[in-house]
Amino acid sequence: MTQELLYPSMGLEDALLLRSVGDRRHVAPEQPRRDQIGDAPQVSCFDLARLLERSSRRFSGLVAAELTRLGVDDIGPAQVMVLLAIGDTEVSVGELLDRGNYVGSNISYYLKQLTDGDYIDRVTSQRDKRSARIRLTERGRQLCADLRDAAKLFERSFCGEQDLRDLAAAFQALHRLELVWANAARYGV
Amino acid sequence: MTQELLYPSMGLEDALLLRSVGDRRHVAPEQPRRDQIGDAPQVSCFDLARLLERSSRRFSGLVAAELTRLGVDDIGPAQVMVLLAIGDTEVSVGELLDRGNYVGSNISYYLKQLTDGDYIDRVTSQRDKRSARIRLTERGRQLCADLRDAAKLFERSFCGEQDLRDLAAAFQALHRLELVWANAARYGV
DNA sequence: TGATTTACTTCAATTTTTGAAGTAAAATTC
DNA sequence: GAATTTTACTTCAAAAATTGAAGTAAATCA
Repeated sequence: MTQELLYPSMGLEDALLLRSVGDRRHVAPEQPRRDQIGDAPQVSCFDLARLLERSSRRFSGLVAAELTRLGVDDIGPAQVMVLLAIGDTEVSVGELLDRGNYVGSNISYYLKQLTDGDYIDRVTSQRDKRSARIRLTERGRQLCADLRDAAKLFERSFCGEQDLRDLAAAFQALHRLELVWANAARYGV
Repeated sequence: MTQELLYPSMGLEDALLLRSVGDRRHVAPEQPRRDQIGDAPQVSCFDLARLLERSSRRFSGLVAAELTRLGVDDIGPAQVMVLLAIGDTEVSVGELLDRGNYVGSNISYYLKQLTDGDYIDRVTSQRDKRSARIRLTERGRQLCADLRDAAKLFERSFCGEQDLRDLAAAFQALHRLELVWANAARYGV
């Protein structure tokens, strides 16, 4: 791993710090979490959870920046994620819920904002009048396209082939874990 | 969507997982996100980000459940994460910030709650009187220990050796990505 | 000595999340 | 076929979390 080669005496977090927070100078003197060289570092679920949150935050920051660059200021990263989750097909609110991120009242809240901003259309289904059918408006579609382009560009300029493979693998592993967590929550820990 | 016909109660993600986990009995005839056989599934950063958030949420839920089981009701998962981030040594607020998750005012907010609940002690450093030294109280230590035990137990009962290796790898890959994201945020996308 | 920087804290405004309650349509049961 | 239950959401209000601007006091620099 490159940063470990570059900064062999540092823990992961410190390497991160050094590169991402340029103006802070002090580095923690010890690194409790690392095993022998060449061994995979021992990673607790808490470490992992922390990383998940931090990564999410960073990503949100990136999306927010891209949004301002695109001149979008009526919705934020959270709403964008909903938008992208909808995709090119028509979905019901229930389907969005099943995709996993949201609680009912929460997605209602987001959908309202997206409707207000004219990013989505909601039509009550003919078959089942309880169910709302949701799809992107042209504006929503355009925004998604722009964001996907930006992501592609970004990916191309910053990630190598191996990175992408690693990420795909990470995705799978994380996904497994998420299911385990979900089941644990369901059927008692 | 085919997998919804097959697994009506599952979302996309779950169906995807099922395939990757090796239960190949019900493989969907069509797989939108997958390239050639033997190739890694294509995963966009948005998919990944969604997974990150969802996983975080799940994990928080689990921690919350564990907390209620332990009879702790004055702090939540977010505060617990700070507690665990502190660890067994004495740290300054700055060090906690550097560990990456938090913005200054935010951690102050959490630390206040942790102080109120008597989970941490704050002493102003003798050397540098601006700097607060923070460490766990006995109560805080105990809670961390309990949580770590629960996590260990959980890990043992639900994860195999391979899972753990996969997760360690995932951690590394994600960490790399996070660095990339952080740098992108810093030096313009 | 005065100016700047560091290391935080505080506060107020905003956003997000949660949970409880509500509504209306569909499905089920009696 | 009327009553009940379930489903598919929405709404609202309260709580929690986040942000950003300002403030304080100590350390460091010029």
